[in-house]
Amino acid sequence: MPKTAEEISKATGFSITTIRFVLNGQSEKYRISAATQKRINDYIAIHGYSVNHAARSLRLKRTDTIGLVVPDLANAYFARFMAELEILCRKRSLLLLTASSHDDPELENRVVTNLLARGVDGLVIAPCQEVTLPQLKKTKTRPAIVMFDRDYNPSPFPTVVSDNYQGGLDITRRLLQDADGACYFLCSHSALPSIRDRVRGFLSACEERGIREGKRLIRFEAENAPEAGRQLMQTLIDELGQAPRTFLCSSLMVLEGALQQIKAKTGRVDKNILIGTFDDHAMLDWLDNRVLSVKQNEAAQAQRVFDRLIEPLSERKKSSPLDSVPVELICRNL
Amino acid sequence: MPKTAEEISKATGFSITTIRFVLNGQSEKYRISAATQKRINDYIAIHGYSVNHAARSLRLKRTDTIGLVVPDLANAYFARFMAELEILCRKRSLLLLTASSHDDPELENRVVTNLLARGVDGLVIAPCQEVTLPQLKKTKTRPAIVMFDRDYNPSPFPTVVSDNYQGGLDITRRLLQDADGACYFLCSHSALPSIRDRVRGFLSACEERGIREGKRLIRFEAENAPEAGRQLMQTLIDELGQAPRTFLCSSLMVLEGALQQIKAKTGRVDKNILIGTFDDHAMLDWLDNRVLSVKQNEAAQAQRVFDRLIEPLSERKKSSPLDSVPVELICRNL
DNA sequence: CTGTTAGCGCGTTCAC
DNA sequence: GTGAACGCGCTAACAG
Repeated sequence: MPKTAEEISKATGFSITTIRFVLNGQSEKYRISAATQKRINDYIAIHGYSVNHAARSLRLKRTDTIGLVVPDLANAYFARFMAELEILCRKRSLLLLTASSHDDPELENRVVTNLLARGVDGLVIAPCQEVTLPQLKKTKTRPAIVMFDRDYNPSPFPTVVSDNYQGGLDITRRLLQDADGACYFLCSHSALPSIRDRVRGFLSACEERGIREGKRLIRFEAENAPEAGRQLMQTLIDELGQAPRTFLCSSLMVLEGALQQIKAKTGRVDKNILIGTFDDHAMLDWLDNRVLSVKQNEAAQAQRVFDRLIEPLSERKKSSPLDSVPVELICRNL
Repeated sequence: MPKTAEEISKATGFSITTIRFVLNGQSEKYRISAATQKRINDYIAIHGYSVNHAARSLRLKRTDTIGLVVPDLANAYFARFMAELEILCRKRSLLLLTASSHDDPELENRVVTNLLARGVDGLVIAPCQEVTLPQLKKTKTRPAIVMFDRDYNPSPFPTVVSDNYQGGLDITRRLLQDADGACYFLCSHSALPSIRDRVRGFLSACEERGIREGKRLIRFEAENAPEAGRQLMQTLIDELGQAPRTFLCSSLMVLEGALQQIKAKTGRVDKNILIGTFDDHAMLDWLDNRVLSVKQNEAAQAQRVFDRLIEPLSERKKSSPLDSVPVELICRNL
């Protein structure tokens, strides 16, 4: 199966240029005779042809690839985002180069550097740090760079995030409607901008309701893992002498750990406990408790990220640097 | 920031060759003087350098990329597999080009063709069909191709799957220990090889116990989605006049739908119902029921896939074409 | 030790 | 309408 234009040229007897013109649909422009077109097209129909992207990239200084860097590819939120972004990319014949940073700044810099060296046309990053890479800072127009999920500002690049403040506000307000004066926020990974915003929303709602400091305990743990949730819940149980009647988790993983710990310490999860959590998942249905969750819109985020990626520079200047995507409050059993 | 070797050459006054030797760590081999090395290295330390992968690929006919095609990037199993594969790839300085087939044979062929045209060095596919693509069939040694998750045999390529038969056997045996003579298998997407194997395991275990046909009803639905689970469960409720006391689901999505339907029709999920499901998830903890689940080992699968990918051809012949990875039976509340 | 040279396959410009 | 020629940046072989 011939692949290069030169091979087709030799096989059909036409010059490489002629072959290229019909390959690139410029037959009309250069008035290639119908007969010639037919013979070439017939040959291609039988033997096929596919461009050599390496050669094309070398010539065009464009790779038709988009780099994606996220902390964890296995995380449901990032996986969904990636799936949505991939659909958008495919429509434009762009391929996705994916890499994971594991929330390690040093590793993040390495993979970003690698992606940059691969000449990606665009780079989408859910960063785990402020922009520190010199190569990134110097980047002007190419590749186009867009941040998402985490807004380390001031960021030199357009950034798309969920409206975490509003989400925190909404869910806490609703929780406090049914809570008897106390709502505890089990919070991990609190250094993240997205988590900070969630905390701000939570605090604002508490202020509104005049919830006292001692009744809206917030706990911080560095890592975002079930273990953090277990520790946070254990601390809370120790202080209260029992499991909290109402609590809010900063992520599903924290909720997992928190519930594990309640079960481990009290035998079972009281059905009257009112639960709130950031991020939504179908399996929340399995809890008999009243559950509130803040659902992010990955498809909308991917769309906005993609728009920022491909919009020409002139427009990019006009559009606001920070793009906040609405979230949705999901209620179960209440 | 200069990027090409030629630019460094001009700036430092040394020939391109000399520059390249120190760039590629061959200074010793060609006895570049220490002074020369230092001057070049200093220059690079200040101005940086990164190879042009397009040019390098064109020359070496190697892209240092691996293509990955899965039905759905957002699916937890595939997302975890991808995360593991990415780690292995990074260690070898390989980048992952990811694409989703959405279980559409035609789309699968398109993305595979695209990946092939991009010159990936390896291609990992969780196929949704038998190998039909002519380009694939003709592939001999390059790129290296490995299938996983689904064994459409006879496959010309090495294939890595979970031991679904054993998983089906194990979970059904355990279910039947506690079930009162009946165990219903709610099964979607039954055309998939992996699902077929799960069914075979289920049937074998039923045979062992002498479970009669009517007591081990198996239902088939084409699509793997919660909706399938809802329909399957509704049919079962209609026939039994109540929710089944023991049932097994072919996937977590089917379980989601099945439980939704039980809740919708009977108000709540009886805690005495014994549940089995393929695939494991931390959130299964949230069910108060006794739950059995078959957990796949994504890390082990990724490792074996990767091994097949990079092992030289000679070895590939020797190793068995089908590689079956053990699964683990997880028990909750029993 | 250092310099020169020849492609890899593609897109473009210029001649016939 | 068609062909020839150049250069993208890199590797590798060869010539000093």
